[in-house]
Amino acid sequence: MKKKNELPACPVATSVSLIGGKWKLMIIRNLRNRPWRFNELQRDLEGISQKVLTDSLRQMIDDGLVYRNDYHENPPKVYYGLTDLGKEMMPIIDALADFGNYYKTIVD
Amino acid sequence: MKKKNELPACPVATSVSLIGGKWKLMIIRNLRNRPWRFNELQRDLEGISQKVLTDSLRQMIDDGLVYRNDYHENPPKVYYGLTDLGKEMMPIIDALADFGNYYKTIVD
DNA sequence: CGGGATCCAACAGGATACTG
DNA sequence: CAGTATCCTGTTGGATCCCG
Repeated sequence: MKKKNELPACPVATSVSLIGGKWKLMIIRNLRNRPWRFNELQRDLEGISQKVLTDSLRQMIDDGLVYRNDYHENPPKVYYGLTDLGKEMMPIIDALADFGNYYKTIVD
Repeated sequence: MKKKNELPACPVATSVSLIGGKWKLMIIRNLRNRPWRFNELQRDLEGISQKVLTDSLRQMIDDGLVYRNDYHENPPKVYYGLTDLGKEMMPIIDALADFGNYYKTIVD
């Protein structure tokens, strides 16, 4: 988990630093209702490379938004899910989705 | 203004494509209550280069979030403000600020 | 004051190959 | 299945100089 002194002064910028990646918000949206497996996520997020998915998940785990549940089985079985803190992001996802939908009704 | 067919399919991604820059959300936050002048913005957003401020403003104008009001005076006098569409972003800014503040109370 | 025009560094993200 | 390890490329953003 990051320390306070690494965070931007502005709370808005703090949030942006946590979800700034190209795919992080989409990942959170997917994890909303249940934990997902690695390949399951990659298949659903069409276009994401597995390096970027790995990096994103690791950062979000580090930031406390996502947990990783490794069953230590063979073949490997790992689930990713939202922590309680991660679930606090949902109002942001909803606000973004609302605006995105509204925007599409406006343009052209 | 962008065309629909240039927009991502996911509404969340649409929003992100509009505010994805490093400074755009901070600019919107500043323009919340009144129009600002160019240098006024640059002074307040400590660290932003004028190229990035110019680019960001132009993109946001293009996306319909910000308007530009040129008084055509000498010396130049130009104000930037939020359009009605831009004001619809405020719930997102608020949600991000809320989460940012909450996050700071959680970490360490 | 409000930019335009360049040039450059940093980094995020993508492609590919390989592994326990 | 769930990654690691490289390598490479495009885009962002920053620095500097100039202008009406």
